Amino acid sequence: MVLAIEKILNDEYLGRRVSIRGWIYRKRRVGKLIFLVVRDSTDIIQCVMEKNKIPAEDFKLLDKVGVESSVTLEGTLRKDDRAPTGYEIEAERIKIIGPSYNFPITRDKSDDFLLDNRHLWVRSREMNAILKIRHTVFGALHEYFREKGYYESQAPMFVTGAVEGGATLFEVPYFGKKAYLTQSSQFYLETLIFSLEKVYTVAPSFRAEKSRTRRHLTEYWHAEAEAAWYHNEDMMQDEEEMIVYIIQRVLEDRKKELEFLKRDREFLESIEKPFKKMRYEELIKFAQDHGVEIHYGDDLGADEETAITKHFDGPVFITHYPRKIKPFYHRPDPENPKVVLCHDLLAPEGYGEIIGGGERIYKLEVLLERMEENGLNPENYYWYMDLRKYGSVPHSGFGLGMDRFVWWIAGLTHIKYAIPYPRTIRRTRP
RNA sequence: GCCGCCGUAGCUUAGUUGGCUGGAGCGGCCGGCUGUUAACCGGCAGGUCGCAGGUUCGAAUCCUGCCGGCGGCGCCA
Repeated sequence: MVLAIEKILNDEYLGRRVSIRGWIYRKRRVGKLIFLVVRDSTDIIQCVMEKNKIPAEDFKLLDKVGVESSVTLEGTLRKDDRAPTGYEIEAERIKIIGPSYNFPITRDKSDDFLLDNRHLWVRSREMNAILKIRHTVFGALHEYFREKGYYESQAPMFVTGAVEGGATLFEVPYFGKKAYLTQSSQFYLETLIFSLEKVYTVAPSFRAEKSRTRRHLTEYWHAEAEAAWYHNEDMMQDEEEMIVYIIQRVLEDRKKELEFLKRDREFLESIEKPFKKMRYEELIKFAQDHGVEIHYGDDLGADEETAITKHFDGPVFITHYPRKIKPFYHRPDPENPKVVLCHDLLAPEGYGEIIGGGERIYKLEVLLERMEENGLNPENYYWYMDLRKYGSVPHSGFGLGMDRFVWWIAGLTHIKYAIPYPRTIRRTRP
């Protein structure tokens, strides 16, 4: 029986005959010995081929092929401290399934080269670890929402208008007309709460902004939720519970991967709810006290966000932003209409914003007032306004940038490492 | 939209106050090695120094234009 490499890195199989299949990760020829490090999706193991213990032809063939050849291999398992994962297979039989010669990726590769060869670089142990963490993050998100009584649904990717005035849309030809790629599913989720009450979706969002930073993609994975009867605080409570749940899952299930990436696990372990909450004006004061030059009414720039969040010991909610710097759909605070009932969640360690959310306006006249303020034509939002005409309810929602979340949890330097095939302003391949 | 940086072998790069034949590591090919750890050792092949023009006795090096790429800001999740 073929076993996963992870399974045989274990005393249980010592001295026993085992079969594995995978790809040659490293190959070293030392005289009449060949050391192979074989990898599969689970781990790596060193295998030794002795020239006089396997068929001469096999040895010759193996000597010729390069790394990343796919192989099946059979042999006896033993312990050896000199082997990279502590165990080693003394091979008796080896079969080359798909040979590989001159694999393009060797040592000393630039970032850019690895991006051009992402289809091959995804095989690396680094990417393998990141992709597994990403898998766990996405899975845990679904677990959380479903457990919490949210229904999963889907919104269209082809749309005709912007959710937020400022964000730039990708225009696509649509049977002689123009359509756009969605940049948020929020408005559609808002329609669905009148049926399902609590809904969420995980979908790509597209932004045609010419952002060239370590935290931007033109196509990114957006987890969005919307809940009827929820006020701003209720939403924040679900969010912090969700964030903590997902981090716990990653800490439990992806210990090995976090370690491989040298992520500071203790820091992640220290993250607990409730998260610290700061009003926008407190944040400005906090920033000024830490030597960041920013004034009331300014939006947080990238530099400010990095500088501020480096002083955080966990994620922090920022609430009550001035209405001028937030999108029109946020509900103005009845106690101080100059600010809105919204919240951004800033990840610590310099990572910055990963969630944007808030309470939505549910009264038609307030919505009209805010649209006018922002120079928006209500006709373009007829269906969004209908929601405020027929049985409106207070409700809140948020959007989480999944790639940013993975970026932070895995402790990566650039968001492009958090997704298998990053789409940025200047890259659409592979 | 704005600011900055870089194009030298398949890859990573040294060489840029102009000066002899543009060096090296990895990868490739040939050979050696029974305990390697991105193995090591010896040998060989591999270059339109991004492209075009200019300055000069002489240009990878200086100037102009073009092309390609990268990083950051703004905007945003």
